[in-house]
Formats: sequence, C-alpha cells, structure tokens
Amino acid sequence: MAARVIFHIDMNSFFASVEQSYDTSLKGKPVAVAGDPTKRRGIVVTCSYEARAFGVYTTMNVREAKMLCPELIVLPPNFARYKTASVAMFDVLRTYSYLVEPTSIDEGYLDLSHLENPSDAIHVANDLQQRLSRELDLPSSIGIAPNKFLAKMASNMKKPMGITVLRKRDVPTLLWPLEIIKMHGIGESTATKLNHVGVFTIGDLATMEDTLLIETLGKKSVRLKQKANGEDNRPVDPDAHAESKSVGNSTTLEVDESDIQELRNILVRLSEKVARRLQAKQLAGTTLSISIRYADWNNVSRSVTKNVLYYQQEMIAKEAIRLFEKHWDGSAVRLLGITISNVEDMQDRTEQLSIFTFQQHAKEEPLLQLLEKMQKKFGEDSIQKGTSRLKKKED
DNA sequence: TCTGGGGTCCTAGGACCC
DNA sequence: TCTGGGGTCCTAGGACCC
Repeated sequence: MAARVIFHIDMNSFFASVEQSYDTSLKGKPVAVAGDPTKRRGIVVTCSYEARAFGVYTTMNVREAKMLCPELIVLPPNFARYKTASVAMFDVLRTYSYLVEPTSIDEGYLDLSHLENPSDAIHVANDLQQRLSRELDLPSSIGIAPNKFLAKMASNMKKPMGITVLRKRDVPTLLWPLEIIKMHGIGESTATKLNHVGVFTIGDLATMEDTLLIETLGKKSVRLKQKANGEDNRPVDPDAHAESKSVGNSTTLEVDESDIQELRNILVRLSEKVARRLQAKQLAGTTLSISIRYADWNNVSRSVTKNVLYYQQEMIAKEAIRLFEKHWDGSAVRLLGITISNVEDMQDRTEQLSIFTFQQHAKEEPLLQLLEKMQKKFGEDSIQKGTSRLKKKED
C-alpha cells in the first residue's frame, strides 16, 4: 500500500477563539470561557493564550484564575455559537477532501492521500490554515503524517498556528523523547502504572518487552506499543461519529445533598433536559443509566435495559427515580446524572409504527384490538413489547 | 489545584441459548 | 445426569478525551 497523507486539524483554544472572533474587542486580551463563578462548578473550560500566559488553565477554579489574572474576562459558554463555528470549519475542510472525520467539536482528520505529489502537503496545510484564519478568523494547528496517530501527535507539537510534519523516520528523534503522559491514549492512570515498571518516555514503551507490557496493562496495550512505534492503520472514516450513541445530562449540586425530595426534584429537572435533547435529535433509547457521585467522590452507575424506548420526560423521570431510590446509600450526593443509550432514530421508529398500524387496519383488525386490550391491562410497556415482538416475527 | 459536563471505548463476569 | 465451547446481551466500572 502506498504511503498515506493524513492531516490532523486542531483548533487552538477553540471556545475562547470563537468568542474573540465574534467580538474582536476581545482580541489580544486574557479571555476565559467558564461556568458560573458564584457556584462551585465555576471552572475554566477554555482560555485564550493571553490568559495562559498568566498561568490560567482548563479546570482551574474561576476565583483562582481571577487571582492570577485580575483583568481576566470571564464569559459563559455559548454552545450554539461554537457549534456554528464548528460546522463552518468542517465545511472548509471538506473543500480539500470528502474524507473528513470529525472527532470532536474542534478537531478532526483529513485524508489527502490522493495528492499526486506528497510534498505538496505542506502547501495544502498552509492554504487550509490561512483560510481558517482569513474566513473564520480562527487559529489552528495542523499535523501531517502517514497515519492518524502520528498526525494527532504532530498537531500537538506546535501551537498556536503550527504546521508539523511527522514522518515515520522521524519517530525515534521527535516522538520517542516525549514523556509517556504526552501520548494520545495514555492518561494519568496508565502513565503511573508504566512509571512503576520503569517506562517514562514513548520510546521506552516502543521498545518494551511484550510479556511485561501485557502483565502491566492487559491486551489492549499491544496497540499502544504499535502506536509508540509509529504504526497505525485505522482509516479516516467520515461516518465514524455520524450518529450519537447516547444522550445524557449531569449536574454537580450546589451543595452536597441528602434530602430525598430535593434529589428527586433534581432528577426530574435532568429528565426534562435529556428528553428535550433526545427530541431535538429525534432519538430514543432502550437503556437508561443514572450516575451518582457521592460527597467523597465515589462514583456509582446503575442502568436498566427494557424493551421500551425512552424519550418521554415522565417515563425517564420515573425510571431514574426508581433506580436512584433502589441504589442510593443514603449519604450526601455531589453529582447526579441521567443518560439514555442504545439509541435509535425516532424517524425510523415512527415510520415502522405507522406501517405496522396500517397493516393492522388493513387486514388484522382483531390483533389491533388485542394490543389495545393488552395496553389497558398491562400498561404502556406491554404494548411496546408486543409490537417489537410482532415486528421481529415479520422479519 | 480538590477537581465541570459532554461523551466514547474497553473489559470482565453472569445469564442465557444452541 | 453431567458435560464443552461459542455467541450475544446486559451490567458495572474504569480509563480516556475534549
């Protein structure tokens, strides 16, 4: 197989940059996008490079950030605005190749293997970066490499407004000296485990003995070692993240709470948010999960999967409260969350249902009456089970 | 420096079926 | 009555990422 040309595009301090692009008077100033500073959840989500110069960083408490940088401009997040900028950015990317794989709101991969002369890649990257800067007024960093992993590592090497080429032959000199924690896919937990067995750099991992590696991290570590050696054959897949797999909302409570009525109220509010977002995306799912974070930071999740589709607020609230009351240990709660997963498109669902209903009317009237009787007798759940089972039979 | 909120993927065990 | 092995689904938790 011929060598591929993969770009990784990473927008620099995206939320803060969008705010500076939207209100140009913010340019050159320390800006932070952050949660409500009067609440304990008031933390910095993103900050401009001007703010970073003062030592402000993501996850830092707003009060603390203000102490380091008194002139810091703190803005509430405006997700609709960032989404708009994101769509515009990916539209620009798609003018270079249809093989664009968004991996988050502000970054993605681009496959440019079709370039006749791979050395043109740098010119293309320059052109792309200039366009993002000129047309959207947004800074970016671009990594160019023969695969996704190396492109991702490369885009991280020069920020902001960097373009970095990382060839396979550069791996020992450019990648291997980096600390193991800098590697994409390795977090604090894995880094600590590796440190304990004398692995401190990406190079150490690349040359690590297989038996020790699997003993330390399990079988998934084989892929990590391959990446450390600059090997990664995952394709750029435009559809990889096309549809969402779950929709959830969670909230850190103002104070640690142990009043059951108050906790129920919060679950009701969360169910409203989740139902609204499912509706907006036209999604419904068969699995409902709740997450509880206790005051001591102990995290617990509980879920149920039923042969019903969760999308209605009342049904979500009822099930979430039932699950919560069944598993709550009675101690103070710091965070509550509700997530619906195993989701499917409601569009498909309504079409299937209407075809089904039509067929019943057309030729199986008695069956429909039976379903209605079932519904009266056993409640809403049973008729959904009934329809699913019947649908299966038709297949 | 005591840590938000949105996600995804992986693993491992148990239930159940063939 | 005791038994293998594969496949799939569900649940819970861990790890990671932006």
